[in-house]
Amino acid sequence: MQYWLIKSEPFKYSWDTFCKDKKTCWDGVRNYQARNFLRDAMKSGDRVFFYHSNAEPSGIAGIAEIVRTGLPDRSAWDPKSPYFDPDSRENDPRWFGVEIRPVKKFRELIALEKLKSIKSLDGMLLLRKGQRLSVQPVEESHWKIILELSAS
DNA sequence: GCCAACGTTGGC
DNA sequence: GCCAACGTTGGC
Repeated sequence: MQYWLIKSEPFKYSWDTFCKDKKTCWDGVRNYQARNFLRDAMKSGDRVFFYHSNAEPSGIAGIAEIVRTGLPDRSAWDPKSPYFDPDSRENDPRWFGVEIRPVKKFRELIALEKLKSIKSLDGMLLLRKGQRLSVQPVEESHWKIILELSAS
């Protein structure tokens, strides 16, 4: 089992909306490194931190689970979608998504500022300067530390 | 709203 | 294949 973190701007798609939806297809990602994670590396059953970016405050809102993987990103084929990509073909999709469902809401959001203050999280991808990937792996040790934080 | 840090594009 | 220009992300 692998651990991940995905970023969402809450005014576009928030954790609470996600919980109401019960599940969602995580798509609209237009970065090749992130695409490769979505297409190749994520497995059903993997756990995911749901992170609010560009928010007040930014931070991790809860935990999701990957239900289905390797789904072609249909928004790339929709000319009206902001994620439309004319180079993605129906018989050769360029972009992919995964289906996720909410597993656990944190009692309170774990703010980015809080994460930064934890010495043992030094080196976590999320906290690296200039790091912008919207889909990223999380080391198991970091995952466990953050889980403990969420329970305290 | 600013801007640093990237990623992508396109001329050459 | 280089790299300048441009666009985007996302913290602040």
